[in-house]
Amino acid sequence: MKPIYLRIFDDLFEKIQSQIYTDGDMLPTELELQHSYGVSRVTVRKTLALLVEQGVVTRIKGRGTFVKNPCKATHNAIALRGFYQELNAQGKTPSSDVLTFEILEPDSIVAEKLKLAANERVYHIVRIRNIDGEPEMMERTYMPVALFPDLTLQVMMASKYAYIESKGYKIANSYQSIMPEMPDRELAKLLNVTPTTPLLKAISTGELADGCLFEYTINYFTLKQYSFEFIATR
Amino acid sequence: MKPIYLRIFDDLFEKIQSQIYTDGDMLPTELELQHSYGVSRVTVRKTLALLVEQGVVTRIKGRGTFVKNPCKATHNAIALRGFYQELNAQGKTPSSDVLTFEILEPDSIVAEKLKLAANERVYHIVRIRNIDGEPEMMERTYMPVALFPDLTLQVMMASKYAYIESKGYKIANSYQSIMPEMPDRELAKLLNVTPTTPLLKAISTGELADGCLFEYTINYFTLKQYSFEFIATR
DNA sequence: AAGTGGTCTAGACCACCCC
DNA sequence: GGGTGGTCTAGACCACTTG
Repeated sequence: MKPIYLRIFDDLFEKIQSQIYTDGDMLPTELELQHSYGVSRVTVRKTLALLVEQGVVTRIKGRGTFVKNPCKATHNAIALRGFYQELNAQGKTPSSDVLTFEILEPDSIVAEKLKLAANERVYHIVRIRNIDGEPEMMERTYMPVALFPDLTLQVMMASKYAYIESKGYKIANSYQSIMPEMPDRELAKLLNVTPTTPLLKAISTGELADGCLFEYTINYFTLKQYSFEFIATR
Repeated sequence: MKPIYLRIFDDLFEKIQSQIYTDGDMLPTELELQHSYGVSRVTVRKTLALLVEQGVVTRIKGRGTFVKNPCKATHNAIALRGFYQELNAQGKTPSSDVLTFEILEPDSIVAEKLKLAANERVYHIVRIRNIDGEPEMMERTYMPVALFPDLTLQVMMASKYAYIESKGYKIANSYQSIMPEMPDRELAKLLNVTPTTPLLKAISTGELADGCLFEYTINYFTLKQYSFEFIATR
C-alpha cells in the first residue's frame, strides 16, 4: 500500500502529463488540495515538495504553485528511475542487448564499493541500452549474488529495477559521480559513435532502504537521444 | 533570521565536519534531538531530511541515522553552493580571473533562457576559476542588468552568490543540463589541459525564490581537482 | 484585506530492527 | 518489548504577493 502523499503525487503528475494542468497553469492551492483529497496540510505539502524536487512545478510564496515546461525526453538524473520506466513514461521504446552475463570473484574496487564480505561473489553484466532501436548507453553492473540468487538473463533483458522491487527490496538511492571520457574503439562501435565523440561516464552505487548496497554500475551515455538534467537547490 | 531547521542543520553539519560525529557513527535519535534543541519532531525531521538530501547521513528504519564517509573534495552538484563557498568549506583556496566583463544586448538564446523583456540588457561575464591557483573551470554567465544595476568587476573577482544574497535576493534553485564536450584550442590553453581532454559542460539557469530567473550560465569543468557528484533518490 | 506558501507545534499510529 | 524512523492529523502564526 503506497503512502497517501505518493498516491496524490501520482494523481497530480498524471494530470500534468495529460495536460489537464499545463505549462504555466496554477495548481490548486494547498487548502483546495486538502479538501479535494481529504488529507491534512502536511501531507499535501509533502506531495508538493516532491513535485518541486522532480522539477515538475515551481512554488512561489504569496502567489501559488505553477506547472513548469512540459516534461521533455530527458534523463532526470536525481529521480532514480530505471531506464525502462523512465523511457516508458516518455513514450519511447527502451530495449537492451545483454553482452555479458557472468558470475565472478569481484576485484578489489568492486568489493570495496559494494562493501562485500570476503569470498562473496558478484554478477557482472554488460548491456547496451537502446532508445527506439538506436543505442544510447552502455551499462556495466556488478550486483552481489547473495542478494539476488535467482537473477536470470531474462530479467536483465527487461527491467532490472522492476525485478529488484518484485523481490520485496526497497530501492532507496544512488550515489553518482559524473565525468567525461573518450570511448575506446570497441565502445564507440557498440554505441555507434565516432571514437572522437566524448561520452558522459556515470559511476554509481545503489543503496536499499536498509542501507544494503545492491549495485555498483558504470554507465556511458552518448546523449544522442537523451539529455542529462537535474535541479540543484540552495 | 534563519529558520530553526536550518540552524539545527548548520549545527549538526558542523559537528560532522569537525569529527564530533564521524564516519559510521549514529546520530542522536529524533527524540533526543527534539529534547536537546527544544523543538518539535517535525522540525527535527526536516533537518534530517536535508542532511540526507545533501548526502551527509543515511537513515535506516528501525536502526537510526548514520554519518556517511567524511566529505571529500568534491562538487556536490545538487547542493547549490557558489564556487567560493563550496571550496572554502573544503579548506581549499578558490580564486577567479575575470576575462570578460561587459553589458550587451542578449542573443535570442540568452533572452529566451532568462525570459527577458524586449530590449532588456544583460551582463556577459567570463571567468576562469582556480583551485589553489590551478585553473579548474571556465564560467560564462549572463545576468539581467535590471536585477543587478550596481554589479562591479570587483564583485565578480570574489563571490557572485554572496553578492546576490547581500542584495536581499533569495537564491532558490538551478536547472542544470550536463554533457561532455571537447575544448577548442583557446579553452584548452586557458584551463591548462591538452585539446584531447574532454571537459564536462554544464548549462544552468538560476532561479530566485520569487520565480525570477537571475542567471544563465555555461560552465566547463576539467575535473582535475574536482569530482562531480550527486545523489539520486527513488 | 484576502490569499498564498513557509515554518512550527503536539500529538498519534504504524512498520521495521534488534535484543 | 523497546527503540527506531515513516506517515499522518489538526491546529497555529508568519511573510509575502496581489488587488
